[in-house]
Amino acid sequence: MASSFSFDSLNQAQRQAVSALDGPVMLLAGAGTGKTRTVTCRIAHMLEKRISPSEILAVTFTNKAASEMRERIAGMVSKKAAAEMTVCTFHSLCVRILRGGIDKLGYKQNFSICSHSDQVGLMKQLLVRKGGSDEKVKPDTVLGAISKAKNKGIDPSTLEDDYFANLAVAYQNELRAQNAVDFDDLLLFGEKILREHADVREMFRQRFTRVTVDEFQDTNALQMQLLQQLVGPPYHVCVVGDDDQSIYGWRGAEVANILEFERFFANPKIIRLEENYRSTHAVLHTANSLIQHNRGRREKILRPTRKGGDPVRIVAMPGDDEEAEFIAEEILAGKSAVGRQWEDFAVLFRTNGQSRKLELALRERKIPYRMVGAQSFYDRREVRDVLAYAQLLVSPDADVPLLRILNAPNRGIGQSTAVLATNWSREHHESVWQALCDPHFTDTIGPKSRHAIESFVALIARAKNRLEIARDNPAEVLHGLIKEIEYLQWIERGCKTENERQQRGEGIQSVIDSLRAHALKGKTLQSFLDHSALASERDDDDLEKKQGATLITLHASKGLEFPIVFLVGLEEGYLPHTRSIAEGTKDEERRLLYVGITRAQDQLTMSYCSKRLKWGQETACQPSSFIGELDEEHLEHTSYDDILGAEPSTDELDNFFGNLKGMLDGI
DNA sequence: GACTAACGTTTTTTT
DNA sequence: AACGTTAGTC
Repeated sequence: MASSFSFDSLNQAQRQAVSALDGPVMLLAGAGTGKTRTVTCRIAHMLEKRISPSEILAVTFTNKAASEMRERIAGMVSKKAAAEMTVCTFHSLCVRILRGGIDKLGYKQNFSICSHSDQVGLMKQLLVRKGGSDEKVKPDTVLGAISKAKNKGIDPSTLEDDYFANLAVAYQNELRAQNAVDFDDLLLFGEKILREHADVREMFRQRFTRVTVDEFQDTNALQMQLLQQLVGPPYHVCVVGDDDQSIYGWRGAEVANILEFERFFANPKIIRLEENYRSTHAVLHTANSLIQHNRGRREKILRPTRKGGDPVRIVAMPGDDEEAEFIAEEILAGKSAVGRQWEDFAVLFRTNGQSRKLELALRERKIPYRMVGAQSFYDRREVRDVLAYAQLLVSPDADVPLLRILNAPNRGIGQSTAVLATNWSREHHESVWQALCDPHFTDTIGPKSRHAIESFVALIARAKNRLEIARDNPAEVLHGLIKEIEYLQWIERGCKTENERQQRGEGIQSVIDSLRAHALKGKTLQSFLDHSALASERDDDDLEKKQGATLITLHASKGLEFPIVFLVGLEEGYLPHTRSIAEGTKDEERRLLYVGITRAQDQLTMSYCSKRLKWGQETACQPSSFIGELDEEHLEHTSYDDILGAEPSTDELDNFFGNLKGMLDGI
């Protein structure tokens, strides 16, 4: 048992957390208080207490968090023990539950998982079919309402709006008919199976006797219910989170899970980590003064271990152009004067649209930068298409992927034919694939389309056969199929730039490559598809390997830290955002700013503009009301002119002398 | 069934 | 301003 941690390296609260292994524990871990280290040590401690690693489960919200935790644990315990533990997301845990027991809910074991774009595609169809009511209902609106209901534990068929309820029923029926589930169903059905089937529940409870939940402030009501099913007496459960960093309320996260934890698990040990190792005294003081304006929190005060520090600057800017220039210049100056790396700098903003000018300013000065977040790999068209083909090889009866690539690349099976096939399949209670294979159906179609359908069916059937023969080499079969249909050429035709063309090509190659890697580990194509459906980012390459200053949204910055942070756009309407004011969630905006402030290790500069370009229009801006909530003790108010205005541009000089001349002339 | 032109939209983001 | 969506045309 070679676990390597010592109690001496922990502070008192951390030690307490690591020691408290039994019964419910809630670990309130403020920003920068060594949360991950504490959780990792706690798990290592379990091993020392001879708890079998296979009984240990750690659940996170994102894949990224899961792999990070896996890595941290692997660095502390034996390789064997690390491999025997389960560290995964809520969703992938539920896939495990469902792959074993979804037949209890009337689905087949080889169910497929709908991605967001699959859902949108399906809902679009339903909207067309159901027509009527409002003309301009967007698929996302309906799907959002359904998702919200599911995650609150409400049956979507009872939605208040009749039209929505109707669509929800049709949507669920359609999914069931296609033997498919969406992301929310994973949790919903997982919870249901555990709740209704004591044998399955007991199996999981005996398998996992020690459960840890990370980023607990991001969990929603449904995940809480799932946790309650998963954890039985004597309730060895540990949740870790910080209500002050709850910034995902808009997508269903329930701070109540933290605020009312006692309601779900009685008499928990509540341990607060408040000693901050990240930021200077000045930064923490400012952060604390802000968050104290929120009501109904689990009171926490971050205590600095680092003394002093530069004051936090609040800089008034004339406009967003100057703001971007100012930051670029500061980064340039900071790098050469203090000997910082580009990676030491980060610029945080509320909305993605705010990054444009910053990017321009950095590029002008040849400052390397990385944008994190942007577009998700698995939502890219070519990736989804190739995965759809892969899924057809496993189960051609899955309508969603079939319809997705039915005419991609164009093979003469257009929308009208697709609708006919879908209608036929519904009337005859069979899949679209079965309809396409059915001569009774194809006979009703014109000769041109019929021929197209026949060659498509033959194409997929051939590929399926090849997979039967080369079961352990799915990557080559898929690769062959993609090549055969000249998919790459087709997608390249639609590309506008060389860059885009290259990216698309890489996307396709990347799917094939990861499938190959997956198969080499002896895993099936089905498990590859599960993994892909639940993953959003590339696991391997973009692991922050890119160099440069960081441009990032406040949301995406949670969990990260940077020596020097610029927080831009502290303007009423942006931060807090107009919409959040309308929705009455200003508290969450305050937490968002709090998250931003606590990212800074050494220096923090916040700025606001008097005017900003918004949707191509120049608009006037007011400073954020949050600025007034910050304690003045460690603040320094300056303006663009104070710092850079010392050397005014020639334009401004001309203007100045022009005005002066005018004044003199007037005398 | 493919292409173009007008149109409307634009917070945050994960599974 | 810029992007995606949709409606209308060939």
